[in-house]
Amino acid sequence: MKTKIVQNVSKNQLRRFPVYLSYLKGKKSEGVNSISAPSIAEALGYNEVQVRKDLAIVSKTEGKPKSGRDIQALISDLESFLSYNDVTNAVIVGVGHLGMALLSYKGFSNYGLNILAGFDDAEDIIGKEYNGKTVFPMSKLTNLINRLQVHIGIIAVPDKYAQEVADRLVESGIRAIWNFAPVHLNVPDNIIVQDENMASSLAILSRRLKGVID
Amino acid sequence: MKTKIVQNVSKNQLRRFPVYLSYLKGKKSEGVNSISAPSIAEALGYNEVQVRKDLAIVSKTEGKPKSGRDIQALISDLESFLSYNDVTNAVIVGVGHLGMALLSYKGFSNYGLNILAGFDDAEDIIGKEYNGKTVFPMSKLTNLINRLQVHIGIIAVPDKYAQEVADRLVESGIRAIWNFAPVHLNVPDNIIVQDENMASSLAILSRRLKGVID
DNA sequence: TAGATTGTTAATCGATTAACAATC
DNA sequence: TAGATTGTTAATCGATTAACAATC
Repeated sequence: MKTKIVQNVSKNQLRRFPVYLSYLKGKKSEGVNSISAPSIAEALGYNEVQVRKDLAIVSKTEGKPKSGRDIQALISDLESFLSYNDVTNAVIVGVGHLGMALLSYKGFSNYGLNILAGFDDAEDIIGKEYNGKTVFPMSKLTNLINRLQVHIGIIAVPDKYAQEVADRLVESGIRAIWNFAPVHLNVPDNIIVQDENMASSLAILSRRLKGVID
Repeated sequence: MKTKIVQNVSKNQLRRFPVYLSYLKGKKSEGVNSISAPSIAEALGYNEVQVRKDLAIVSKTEGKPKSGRDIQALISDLESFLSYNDVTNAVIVGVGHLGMALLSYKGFSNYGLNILAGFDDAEDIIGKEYNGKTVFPMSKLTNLINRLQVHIGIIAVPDKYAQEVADRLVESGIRAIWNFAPVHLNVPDNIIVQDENMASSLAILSRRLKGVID
């Protein structure tokens, strides 16, 4: 009897899945139909056992010794595992250069993220549209979040406003925050915060550049 | 005899350092002068032993039982550990919304990153300035990288051009690439690639939102 | 003094890697 | 068949957490 109902997936694995997906899509567009774990591992710099275990988590299809696994099946399985077909609604607060970039980016729809609108209080951008998405004044935030069942709030305001925006989002009933401001946000325990901290990323890059790690 | 000369620092630790730094700066600006590991742990959601070990790596100053550690000393030590005072030069390739956002962001100078210029082949933005940084045509890339000893190339072009831009950067003598395109780049072993993959980040956020992890 | 906090050593936990039998 | 590849179990490695004596 198999008791393993809910698969345990680590954050590191979750991070790798979109990388596999993008790599496999690239291969597929080159006309390749099947691929082996060792070759994926080689290309992406992962360990081959790691690749096998990762793929086993998302896909029930089996590979064949010698030839490998079917690329299309893997792509479909990765997409469904990552729920790229279920759409989650989001709003962006802060439509400066970064907010604009996020509003304008068309790729999110491939990842199941539907950004509905932007919010900002700067007179000169209220009412503008980017990628078909309108910028509203902050006063409309709560209403829109409630009315359209928005679950994710994206924070793209300057550091000093990040906390108050977070508070506003929480009050408005958001469930998760994707935070692009490099500051720690204080929120209730039931609210999820995902930090996109470029300072952290840069710290790793700098260190690697000095040859201390990797 | 102490033999531990080079401190081993993991990527996770490196990711946490800027978070401590920003938190401590915030506390300092509130007028707080010393702080305990448990209180930092509580605020940031880390384990307190982890905090102590992390801080021990960057700082030789000692804390005092009961009162804790000196905030200013920790801030200085974190900054010097992260080399926020040594400046590394970088260029950005691709001045769309995202490239513009990165060019315009003034925070990087606090992290020891000096973005010198942007490169793009779109006629309408060549010659423009953002945050005092000029956008040059791609034809000037190699020359500028060599002349100004640029070590980091930031890729902010659409996915399909990312690989060719990476190749150009490598040919031009860059040593590290900060890659904002959600595609895997193929580069020689001696070139460092740091992926800033929003798809990966989003995958984690979505899963947490579904309540499966964390 | 008592208690909060320190720094460190030991135990636990989890993730990565190695080893191996099975198979196309 | 031989060899590449499979999936899985066992071993290793590293990071996190718990336990503890020292001290302001």
